[in-house]
Amino acid sequence: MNDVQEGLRQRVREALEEIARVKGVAVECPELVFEKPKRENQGDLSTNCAMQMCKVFGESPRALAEKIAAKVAADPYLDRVEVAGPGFINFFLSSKWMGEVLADILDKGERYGARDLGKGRRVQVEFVSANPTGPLHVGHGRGAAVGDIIANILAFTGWSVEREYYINDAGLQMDILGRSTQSRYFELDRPARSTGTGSSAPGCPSDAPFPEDGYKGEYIHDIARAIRDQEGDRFLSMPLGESHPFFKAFAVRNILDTIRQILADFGVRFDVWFSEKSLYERDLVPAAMEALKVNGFAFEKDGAVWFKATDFTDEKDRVLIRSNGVPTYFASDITYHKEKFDLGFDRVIDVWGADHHGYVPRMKAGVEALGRSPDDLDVLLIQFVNLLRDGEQVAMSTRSGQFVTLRDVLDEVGVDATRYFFVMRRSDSHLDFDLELAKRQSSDNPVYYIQYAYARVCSVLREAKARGVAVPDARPTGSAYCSDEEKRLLSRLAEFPDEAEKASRELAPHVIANYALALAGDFHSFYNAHRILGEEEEVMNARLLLVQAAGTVLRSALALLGISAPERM
RNA sequence: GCGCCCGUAGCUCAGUGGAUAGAGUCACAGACUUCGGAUCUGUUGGUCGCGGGUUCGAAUCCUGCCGGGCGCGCCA
Repeated sequence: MNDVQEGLRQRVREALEEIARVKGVAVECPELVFEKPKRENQGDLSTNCAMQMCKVFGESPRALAEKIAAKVAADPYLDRVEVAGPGFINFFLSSKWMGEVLADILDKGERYGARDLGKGRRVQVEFVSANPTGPLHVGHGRGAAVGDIIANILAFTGWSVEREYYINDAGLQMDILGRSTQSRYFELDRPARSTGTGSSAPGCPSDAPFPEDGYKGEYIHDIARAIRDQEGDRFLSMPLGESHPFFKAFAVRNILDTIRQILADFGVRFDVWFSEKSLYERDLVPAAMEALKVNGFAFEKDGAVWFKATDFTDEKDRVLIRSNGVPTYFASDITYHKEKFDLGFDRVIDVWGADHHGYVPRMKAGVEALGRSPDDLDVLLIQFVNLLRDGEQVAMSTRSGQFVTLRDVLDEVGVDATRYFFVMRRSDSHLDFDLELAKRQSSDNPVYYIQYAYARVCSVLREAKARGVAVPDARPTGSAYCSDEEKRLLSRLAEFPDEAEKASRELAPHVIANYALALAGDFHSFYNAHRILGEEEEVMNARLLLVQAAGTVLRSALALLGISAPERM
């Protein structure tokens, strides 16, 4: 579509310039907008330029449109050109164009639709980054799906992509995690003690009280048991302060292993797991603070170090280093982002929960204060997931430790449906996730609808082979496709590169999800309306090529979504 | 109080300056003797939260209000 579009754009521009020359008016030609009209009787491509430019020319929109149309009509890629409505110019593409689209798909295969927007520039996508204090829940799952799929889309459109998980393993919460685990360890039943063998009887549960704001989930008990299985009861007689580092480290490692595993099962792989603690171990935080001071965006007051947020859009300045010497989270984050850019990334994308939206301007200000353009950082906000079962909301409460984990959802509905449901809506809108619907294997489940289309493609090609029919090598001629269903399907296939580009520019996975669904629908309609095998040879060959092309693009779209493309279901 | 996001068919949502606002779902009625019926075709459904403004043209941009969500710490 794009080459044809570019050609048309050029011809229309030339037409406008020529008209301007004849009339003797100076014209600054703006970027001409071409789009696919909503209705089929409005052609395959449309431009509104006559309406935009008519004032300059002193003509009515329709009159100008007619002049332009007359000048560009003679084109092998066009069947006809119409002026419609208030002054739209509608282009009806010819079969030559359809044949070339098909040839393009068959030539490029899985590379069809790939664009080079990134030109090889490096982008880092940081996502999930859940604190290692408990298992991932459904909200993290949505972030995982969105981040992973955005990374796929960026890679497909020419960016060099790295996926990163930021581990918040510094700070108070880690201490609380360690103490929670300690406490559970002391609470474990110990038969040896109940028989009265311990003379000094160390290690009563009351020796290690559960912290006020401790982590109450069942998984902490599991970790405590794992520690006893591995280390025995030796910590019971050790001062709490002495054993605490072990508990902390063990718990973090254990939880991170669990997180790594669930993400792997979800089809998400990270290139880098970046530790917040390492920022401190490498003394990067003071260096970053120094950089801010040098740039004039940090100062000392009341014994603390402040960020001059009021130089940006913030209403008050923000603390970086507390008066007690402990850095704030903001200081970590600025340092972390400095490190990202220092490592050579041209662009950084953070995927955050929408509850952090108030933090976005501050983070961007931080990036700017480091000397980068705030546009080098994109922050993508992910809205909450509303989990439903048969339309009824599933109760979730993090406070009580009663939340639905990503593992629960994966076990129940599977990877493919979960991924699709997480990205089927715009990321910044609330998502209703109906567990029963996601599990259903019928037409109202979009995942199966799409996969079924692909399985049908494979089935036809299998059957063709079984009958000794080969998919022809010859280039198809577009004129072989004259039915509405075939044209619609071809037109949809032609849209794929534009959709991929749009998804990449807008960081919007749902564009691909919706596209895949629409493509599957067009294929199903085509399939039901027309036979393929057993038709007269020329027709059969043309349709086989169309089926193969549809399969190729379906596979590409599913690959971007990280969803399997089953040959049989 | 200030700031951000959202409000579109009964329900879940696309559509962010264009033509008669679209899908899915629900309900009903239909469709291959042959390539997979997990499919297809059709019908029903709208003051685009409300008012004003900008524009040749507004669901889309501006503004006021109403309703919902979230955020505003020397917390993480």
